[in-house]
Amino acid sequence: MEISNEFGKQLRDTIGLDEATNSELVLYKPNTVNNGLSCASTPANQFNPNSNSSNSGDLSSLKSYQNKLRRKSTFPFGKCKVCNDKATGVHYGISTCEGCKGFFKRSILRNEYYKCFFGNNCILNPKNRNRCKACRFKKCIQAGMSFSGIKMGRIPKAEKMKAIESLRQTGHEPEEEYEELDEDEDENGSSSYNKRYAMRKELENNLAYLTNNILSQGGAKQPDEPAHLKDRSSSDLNNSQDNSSAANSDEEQDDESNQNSQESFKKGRCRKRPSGLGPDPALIASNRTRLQPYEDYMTKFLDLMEIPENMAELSVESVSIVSAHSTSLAKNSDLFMRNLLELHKPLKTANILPRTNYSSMFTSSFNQNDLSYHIISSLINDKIYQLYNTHSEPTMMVYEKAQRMIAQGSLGALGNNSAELTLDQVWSSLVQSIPEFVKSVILFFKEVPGLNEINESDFANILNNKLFDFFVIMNSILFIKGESYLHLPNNIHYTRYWMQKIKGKYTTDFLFDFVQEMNDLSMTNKEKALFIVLVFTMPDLEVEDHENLQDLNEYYTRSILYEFDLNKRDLMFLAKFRRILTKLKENRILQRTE
Amino acid sequence: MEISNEFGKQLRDTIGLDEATNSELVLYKPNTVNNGLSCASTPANQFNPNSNSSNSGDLSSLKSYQNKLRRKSTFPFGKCKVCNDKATGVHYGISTCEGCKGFFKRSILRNEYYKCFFGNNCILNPKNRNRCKACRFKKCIQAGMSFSGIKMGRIPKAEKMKAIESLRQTGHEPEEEYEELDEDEDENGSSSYNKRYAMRKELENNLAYLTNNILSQGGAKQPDEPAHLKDRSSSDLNNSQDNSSAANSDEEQDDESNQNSQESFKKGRCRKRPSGLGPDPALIASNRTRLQPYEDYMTKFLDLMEIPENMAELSVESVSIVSAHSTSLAKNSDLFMRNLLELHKPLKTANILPRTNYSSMFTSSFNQNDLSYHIISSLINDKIYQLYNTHSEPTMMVYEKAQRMIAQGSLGALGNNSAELTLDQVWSSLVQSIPEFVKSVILFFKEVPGLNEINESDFANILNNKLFDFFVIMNSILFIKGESYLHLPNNIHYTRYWMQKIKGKYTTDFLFDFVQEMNDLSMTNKEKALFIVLVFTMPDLEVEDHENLQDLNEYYTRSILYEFDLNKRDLMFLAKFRRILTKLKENRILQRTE
DNA sequence: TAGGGTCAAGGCTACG
DNA sequence: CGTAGCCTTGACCCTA
Ligand SMILES: [Zn+2]
Ligand SMILES: [Zn+2]
Ligand SMILES: [Zn+2]
Ligand SMILES: [Zn+2]
Repeated sequence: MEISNEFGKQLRDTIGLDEATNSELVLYKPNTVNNGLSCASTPANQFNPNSNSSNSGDLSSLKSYQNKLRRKSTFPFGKCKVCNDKATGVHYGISTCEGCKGFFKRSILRNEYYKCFFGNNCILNPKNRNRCKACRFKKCIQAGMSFSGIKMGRIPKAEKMKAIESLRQTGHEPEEEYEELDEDEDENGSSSYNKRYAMRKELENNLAYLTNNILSQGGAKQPDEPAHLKDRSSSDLNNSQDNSSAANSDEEQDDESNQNSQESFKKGRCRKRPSGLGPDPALIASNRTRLQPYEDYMTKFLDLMEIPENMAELSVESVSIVSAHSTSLAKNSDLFMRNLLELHKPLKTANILPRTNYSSMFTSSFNQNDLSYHIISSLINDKIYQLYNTHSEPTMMVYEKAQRMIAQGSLGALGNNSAELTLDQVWSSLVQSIPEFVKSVILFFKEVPGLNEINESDFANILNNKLFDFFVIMNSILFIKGESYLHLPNNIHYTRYWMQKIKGKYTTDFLFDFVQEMNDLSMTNKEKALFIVLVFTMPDLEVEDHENLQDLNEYYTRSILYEFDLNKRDLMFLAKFRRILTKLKENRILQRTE
Repeated sequence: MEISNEFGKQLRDTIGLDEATNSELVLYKPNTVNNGLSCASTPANQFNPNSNSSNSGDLSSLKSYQNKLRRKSTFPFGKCKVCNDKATGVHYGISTCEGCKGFFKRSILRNEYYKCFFGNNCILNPKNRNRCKACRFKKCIQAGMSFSGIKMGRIPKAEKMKAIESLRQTGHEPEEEYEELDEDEDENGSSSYNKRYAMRKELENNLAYLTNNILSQGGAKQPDEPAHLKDRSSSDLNNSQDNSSAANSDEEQDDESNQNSQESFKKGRCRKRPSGLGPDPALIASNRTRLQPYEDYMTKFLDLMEIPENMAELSVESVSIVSAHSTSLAKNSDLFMRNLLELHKPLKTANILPRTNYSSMFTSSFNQNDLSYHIISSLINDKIYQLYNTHSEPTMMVYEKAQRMIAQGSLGALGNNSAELTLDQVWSSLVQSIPEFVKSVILFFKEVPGLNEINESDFANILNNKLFDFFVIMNSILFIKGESYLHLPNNIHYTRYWMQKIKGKYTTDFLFDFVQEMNDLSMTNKEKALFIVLVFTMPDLEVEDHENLQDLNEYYTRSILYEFDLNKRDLMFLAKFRRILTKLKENRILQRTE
């Protein structure tokens, strides 16, 4: 229908305007009064004074409602001519507030006479207007209030026009404008497959280097990056075939070859680590043998994840680490909790523990131990959440920006972006962005309870293998409706377009699918934080101390299940979550680093 | 002139009645005659009502006004529900006399705290009502007086109407003869106005009723709602005799209930503050002590909220409950934590506790005790969060719907809504929606650690006073860009438009401003959950056992600060949060129920 | 939407 | 000083 259309349009305008001028300005800003005045005081044909004049008059009632909405606390009549309060309309000839309206009426009706005790020049404002009736009444008269002249309507009109004029001059609020992602111009037409491949390889190398480097410094600022990592100009790119030449660069997508090269790459990188541990040569030679425990665990893990009903049975046998020494502390926990509640008397009769379902099922011993697991889960979850908040700040800022972009419909930036930017610029920014992220991730995991116990080489391996996973999970909110709102340094919007250019269509599509699936879960930040940690602790073939990792994995599985309990996640959610985990595990593509 | 016509009309009505009545007005009247001239000096040429028709009109207007006043003052409001004196109107929720009105106001405004020295069961009547302030104040509360606007008592206007209605039909006046009933009958002519007014009042009444009802059943489904609560048609409004009969027998009913509740008062409530002073004669004389603790606590609380730097100094003295017996458990906690970490070996070397800033500062003893506070905060926060998730499910569903509406731009529904719906429909749905919400809120708070310890009457009072606050906080996400996306039963969109119709513009605007301010904080759901609990535990003058409440308030202040710590909230956030809290506390408007 | 009306809140001011 | 009756105020509502 026309009405709803019009209405929607109008309202959208309204909302947009509201957004800009809200809350701060409403109280006494004249600039918003401007449209209100013309809206309220004029016949229907004069509605919509701001922009398009395409309005039919029959919408006046709707509009007046909108007008009210838009005005909110701002009043369309400006201020009271007597006391400067907000006016509610034209009363007895002039714009006044309700108070002055009533005051004048009463004064007239009762023929009141007032006397000023302060010198007949009191300044009136909404707070003190009742202090001196004499001056208030005087002001009423002087301002032109008239009791018998009301029917004429001349003064109101004149006043209105005057008010409109005076208000029209006071300027508009300037719309906040944020600069578009423009930057440099031009393009290089020769974005070939070779170049992309070289980019990727280089990226991977840099990543490994970075990880080790940062790790070896305990997370401090990395001092010396390789030269090729710092600056990546186009000319440099063309010349840096040294790496890509190895990859021969013959044909389209690279799954197999990349697979191999990646593995060899990882292997080599690992060994280059300065930590210089003495790994079992046999294990290195045939690390296939280590596969079995992982697979077993993964199977059980996923079984656990799949159907909670099974948990009760499965968990008893599958999770076993703590069951041995648990009983002794079970009592201890109980005693402690009693003491705790005794101390915190106001809470004492309440059951302060959240109800747990999944996490209880996951826990091997169901009874007293639950208590200590509760406490542990609650605390480490808080800890990890806090850590995550710290480290996801940049993402959140970009997210806000993204939302603003979407709200303003400035998706065109996307097109502009791809038109104006060059591949090299994007690439360069991408490379620039990595050290910061790697450092942040390392700092994050180093503070996660238990993870700092992992030996250096395992830590670095895990980081290398899953860095991109972490990145994706952390930045999943920046993937909105099939578009990426990732931002790189130099204010470059790393759109899907560029991602495809750099990572290839297959990977990009997979990535977007994955993120979509993840976003469908609407995980909270806390869940995401725990998700990342869980991913970190998932079995990894290249990890030496897999027992430790498995222990941790149990803890963090319980932790995230505890959080799922808090969030009342249903079985469907759990099933989807499991699918995502599986996808992460099985798909090498995602485990390629960026 | 029209004016003189009017005056003439009035004159006919009121002739001959004035001499006796206007003894007071003589003070003003002589001046009245003179000032016509001073007024004439004003530019308003029309302003000379007294020049020609002069005195007669003057007198008549005076008289009519007087007459109105007199009529109004003698309007049958029945007796004061507190002292049985003649009531002059509805004050703070119930029919009271001027004295009790003023007394209650002074008591609340000045935080008076009274003590009865006669056994807490003084019988109040107009003669002795000043004998015991404690019992008078107690009676005020019991009768349902509420400064914050919640009315537990009768609906004055509805009551009035019903009384008149019944009187007209039966010709029977139960207790007292009211003069000039016919005129009041005439006043009833404006039906729609009265209806809306009655709606609001009834809403308030129903709320109180519901709260008490549900509470008395321990949160179970309330079986018998009053009929008028279930369905609210316009015809019903006029015919609801069931209630009026009950209202007619107010007196007895009240006496009974008062007896009962007085019993409960005696039992658990009355003023057994451990200050335990003997009956100081001076105290008996003045019969009161300051209710200083509240103010002190609030002041400190807000101070603590304001500048965290001050926390260190302030907190030591302001928070004191646990410091006594804390040391013993501090060691215990420490030991427990060691054991805990010993058991959970994989985590043992890590600091599993989140970093806390605000909450630590708030805690009185900074060292070992932090541990147990950590644990407590972490656990109860989880608990409350889970509870909140359970009870905010309907809101979340509506939120999703709202987002869909916004995404589809189907705001037109709003217009359609207002076009097709009638006030009665909205009203009816609104009323329907309330029991569910009240029940949900009660169930929520009953599970919040510590709150179930609060005695029933305090619990009911708090709930009544703050129900709307809870509603607003829980549904804050449904206020989007100046529009409300609240949904009532029967799929009715409770838009701002309807809210204005039902709650009035002022309240609605204030509400939207408030929610805007709150939404600007982007609180997480967990923070909102804790916010609600914090609001529940904020000092309330109408609560008897304020010590317990204060203890809980400290816990939940610490809890929410702990959460702020996790979320890395900055000082600006804290300042804004403090402002919101202050606003909630100070603004009666928000504390009116819906 | 202006004018008129309503009435609870709160201010004022003698009284005790 | 607290009390309480009287009075003004103004946010809200109605109707035309
Ligand atoms: Zn004014
Ligand atoms: Zn003056
Ligand atoms: Zn009384
Ligand atoms: Zn008493």
